Amino acid sequence: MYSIQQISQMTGITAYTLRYYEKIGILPSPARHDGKPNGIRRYSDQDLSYIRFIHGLKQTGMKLEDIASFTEDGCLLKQDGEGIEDLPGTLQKRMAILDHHIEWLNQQMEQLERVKGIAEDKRSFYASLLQDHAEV
Amino acid sequence: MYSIQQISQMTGITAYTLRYYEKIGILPSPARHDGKPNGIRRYSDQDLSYIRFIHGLKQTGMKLEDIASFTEDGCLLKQDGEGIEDLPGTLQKRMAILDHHIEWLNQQMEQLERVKGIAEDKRSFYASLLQDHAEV
DNA sequence: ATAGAAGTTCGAGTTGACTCGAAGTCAAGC
DNA sequence: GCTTGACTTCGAGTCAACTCGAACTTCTAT
Repeated sequence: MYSIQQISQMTGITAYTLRYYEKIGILPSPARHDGKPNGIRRYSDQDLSYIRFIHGLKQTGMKLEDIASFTEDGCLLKQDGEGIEDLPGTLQKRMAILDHHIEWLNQQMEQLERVKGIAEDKRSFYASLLQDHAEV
Repeated sequence: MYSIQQISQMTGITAYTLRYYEKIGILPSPARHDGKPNGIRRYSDQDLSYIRFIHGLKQTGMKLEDIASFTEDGCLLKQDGEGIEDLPGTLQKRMAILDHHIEWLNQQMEQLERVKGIAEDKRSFYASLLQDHAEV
């Protein structure tokens, strides 16, 4: 179990931002200490890996609103393994959302390839000009 | 030569945004009508292709500030072919910036691959659960 | 028991990237 | 000649995504 600061250091997301993500429903509320330091967030390894996944989507340019669709409906993906006594309908719903995200990732990759192609064309154009110059 | 509205339609960027990009130095000022409708922007094909390139970088998640480094220093890349009597130093500078951008594009692609891998793992995990369920 | 560090909530402020409206110019068509 | 419509500049407004400070609690070490 990790504190918010530890999660912050491990993921590179500030504690401010982690609480903000929780507030707007992008991250599920983690377990809290029920003992002495009441109310303090305690993150599990599952929480950590979920946060990393979300962060990955974020860093590849997905909007928070779109990411939110993942966490919605009672934080479906909070735990990946347990509690799968729920109907296959829920599972299919999760998969549909994932498919949507994968589709988006593919489009991003295509876009990236296109732009990279243009950049490389420009680069080789400059390189050839430089070559010509050197030959004079 | 195109009007700002035509450029807007061809690129999907609003006229407001085009002027904004020009204002903050991301796009070079295009030629203007010097005849009657004084001051009206007239974009060339070169302008168009440059705008498309910039727009591509934008859509792949690059910040305007980082894109700006490309246009800086007197709108170096405004015209790709002409006026190359300038020193090879300038050329090398352009290439260095391009290299930087290509490097960034590569990193984005790696990131995208990573996240896609995680998403696909999740997906196949769900798929297998669904399979198990069906077999009961 | 008291100071300090780290956590809590809440609401306000900042930044980046647009987005728009107002006021004005200009050329063309009725 | 007068309206219409696309352009111009400029400054202000909006929205997403943080980012922070204030006021408070609560454990830990002196």
